[in-house]
Amino acid sequence: MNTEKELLDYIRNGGERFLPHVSIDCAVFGFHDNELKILLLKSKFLEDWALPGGHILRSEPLDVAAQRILNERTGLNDIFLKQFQSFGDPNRVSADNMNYLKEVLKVPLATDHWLLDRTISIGYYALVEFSRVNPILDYFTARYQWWDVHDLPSLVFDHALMVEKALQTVRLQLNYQPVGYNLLPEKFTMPELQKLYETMLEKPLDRRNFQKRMLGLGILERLEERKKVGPHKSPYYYRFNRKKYQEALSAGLSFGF
Amino acid sequence: MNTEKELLDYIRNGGERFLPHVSIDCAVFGFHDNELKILLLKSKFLEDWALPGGHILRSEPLDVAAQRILNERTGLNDIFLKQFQSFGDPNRVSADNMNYLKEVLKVPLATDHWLLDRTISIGYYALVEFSRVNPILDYFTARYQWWDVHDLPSLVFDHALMVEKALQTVRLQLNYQPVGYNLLPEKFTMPELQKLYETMLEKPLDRRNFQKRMLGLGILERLEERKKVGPHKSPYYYRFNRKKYQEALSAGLSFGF
DNA sequence: AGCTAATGTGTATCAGATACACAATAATTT
DNA sequence: AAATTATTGTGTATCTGATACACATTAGCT
Repeated sequence: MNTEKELLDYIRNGGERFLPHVSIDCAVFGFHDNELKILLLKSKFLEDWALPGGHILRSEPLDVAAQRILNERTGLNDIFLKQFQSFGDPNRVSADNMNYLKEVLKVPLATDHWLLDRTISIGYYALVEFSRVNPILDYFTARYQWWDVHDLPSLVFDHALMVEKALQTVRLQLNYQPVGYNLLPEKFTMPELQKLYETMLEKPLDRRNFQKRMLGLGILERLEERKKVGPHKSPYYYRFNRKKYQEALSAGLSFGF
Repeated sequence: MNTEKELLDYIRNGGERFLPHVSIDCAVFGFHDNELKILLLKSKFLEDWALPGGHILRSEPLDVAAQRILNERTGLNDIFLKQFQSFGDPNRVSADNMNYLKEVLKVPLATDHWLLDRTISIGYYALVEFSRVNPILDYFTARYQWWDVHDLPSLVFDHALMVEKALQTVRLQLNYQPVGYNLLPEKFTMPELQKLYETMLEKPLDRRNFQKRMLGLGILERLEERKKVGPHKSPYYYRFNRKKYQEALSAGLSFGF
């Protein structure tokens, strides 16, 4: 949807290519500056911020649709994505919220218009490496911004609820989901990994016990290289051993949190 | 849908009252004879067995719809129900699978018929007390039957996948969901509670340690009464202290499994 | 060269989980 | 009525994993 023409076509005829009554919204998490962040977009036509989302093609599987939607908006492939909940409050999208469509079209919409009917949204959460995301603007989107999950702007529809539930889900799954693997870059230091878990759990952890536990899982490799990061001893870089990580996960790994 | 007339009306005009493209299916779990069971129905018009399910009224919240659907079929109210996953494979319901509609209507269906279009199903699982379920037959349903989850018949559409995912979810949530509370009757013995957990976890547990752990949670009350159950010592009845249970759950209770 | 702030590492202790045994008892059999 | 059988009620010793905790090391700064 890079031009007004494409957007108009989407609004007018999207119901033929896309499945009506259902959509997908994605809570994209990243980790930066010791904060858990979420990627939100600001539409040209709405006051509030929104999760990136979209519709499902008529013959497209759900997970594929979620990947495609995020790929179109961030350029990322093979994103770690998990369905977490579907949202279907009959008033989750009010007619008022959809007024922007009139602005774009400049003509009234039929009351049975495919975008005005009740829509159930399937929530996905994504864990991405902060620095790899290069948001792609389209005709609908004014800008993207990462927001600290503790300090969010006003959100459209029920997207605040979605963020809350996505966060709950990620926190509950912290024990057996590869959170560190997906949120951190290839190389990272032990203090960085610890900060991530401290942020997620919202509590401080003992440095020595944390390291013992992580190394005890047998999924980390210490590199020769150290990160030069200030007037003090330099921490080693670590990386996940992909193979051992996969094995541990399928064997029922628990991080112990 | 107690008469052919109602069923025909549902097929022909249901799209006006119900939201198309979305449905709900419920995996109803019960516990009996030391087996985890699931409630399936056999339609008059299909060879395979199916999960009880239905459509969502145009302005009905999802959880309300799930309760209503189960209430219509089991007579139960206030069922413990949790959404666990949405299923949206584009081929999850093939055209062949819907042939039965022609049989009922005795006329061909329009290719854009609301029941023939792709439908995404929202999966719920329910935990119910086995003996309280009195399945209600309607014009569509030939009979209901409880099935051991380890020994299921052939299922329609993607319902086998739904059962598998529902089971996975219940097992993962065993630690912080009131499984015993919902699957067992008001009064139960410690051996019965233990059997339930052993069945869920698929492994034997030490009798003494199990009892210590359960009583240690502070949510059980021992009654004076004992269950007379054979040529040996009679076990005490226990029941959950509803208030303490709620408190413990919201305080982040973990059963330790 | 000395200072500062963070990292690398090991041990002692505690709590919770596990392993384990014997006395009590309800119904049945003798 | 006594003995038998199968199951329940209960307590302790041990082990494992989690937690608490301290000192030596070092990169960059002054």
